[in-house]
Amino acid sequence: MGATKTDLFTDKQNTVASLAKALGHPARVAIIDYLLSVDTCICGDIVNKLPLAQPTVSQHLRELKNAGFIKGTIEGNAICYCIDEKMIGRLQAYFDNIAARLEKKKNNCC
Amino acid sequence: MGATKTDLFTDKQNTVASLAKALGHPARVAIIDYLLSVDTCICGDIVNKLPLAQPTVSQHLRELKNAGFIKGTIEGNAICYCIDEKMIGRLQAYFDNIAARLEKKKNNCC
DNA sequence: AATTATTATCGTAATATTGCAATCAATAAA
DNA sequence: TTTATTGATTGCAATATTACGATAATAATT
Repeated sequence: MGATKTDLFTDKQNTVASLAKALGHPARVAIIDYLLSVDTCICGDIVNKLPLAQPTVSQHLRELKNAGFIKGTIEGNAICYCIDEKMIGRLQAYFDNIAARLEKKKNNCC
Repeated sequence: MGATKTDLFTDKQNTVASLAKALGHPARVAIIDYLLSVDTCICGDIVNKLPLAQPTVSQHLRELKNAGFIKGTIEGNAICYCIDEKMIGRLQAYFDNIAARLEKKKNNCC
């Protein structure tokens, strides 16, 4: 085994899980951090900002892209990666919803 | 390799990553879902609600507990698991912050 | 005390992830 | 055209995760 049984869960559960999983590595959090901190989007120096080799960074970028967190467009012979708000918004909504429901429950246990 | 190089990243990045990672599996999202949907916290039937064997569920519960998402207290010879708002709040704050910063940037790239 | 119920732990197999060196593809600059 | 430069891909080794059967530990029940 080692394979997640995604077919046994709802689409929503799988979606949240895969979004969360994409952020489940400090390098990928660091990439998001960096993209947020940069104004001009002449990226590509992401590799220089991270303490990891280029292929490793490329792999993390791909995972973030697959999850929908970032999008990239060709800019000369470099590529410009930017954050895509959509997925951030989705996770924001997910946690807002949980927080609201917890508020309603008002800690009536544990 | 296969080991994440946590020492190369900031504490904050590692914290966010490990929280996100803990939610990076549909079974763990499903557990949170279930705990939210239940009023009385006589849990333990989590196993019955999930399509996974008991040891697997126990393992997922431990990961959620280690991450700080849930807390459990002994209740008779059963254990009552509940959501701990603290970590939810932390992730909520994390995404709120990102959303706010993205709003400020107003999509000036890609 | 023996049985039952509930949860944790151990051991193990299958699969996934992480990380990098080497290499490739595409574009830009010389 | 040749040569950098940038980023993706491939291949591989090390480690982590997922899942479960078997078993242990604890508490309640009989």
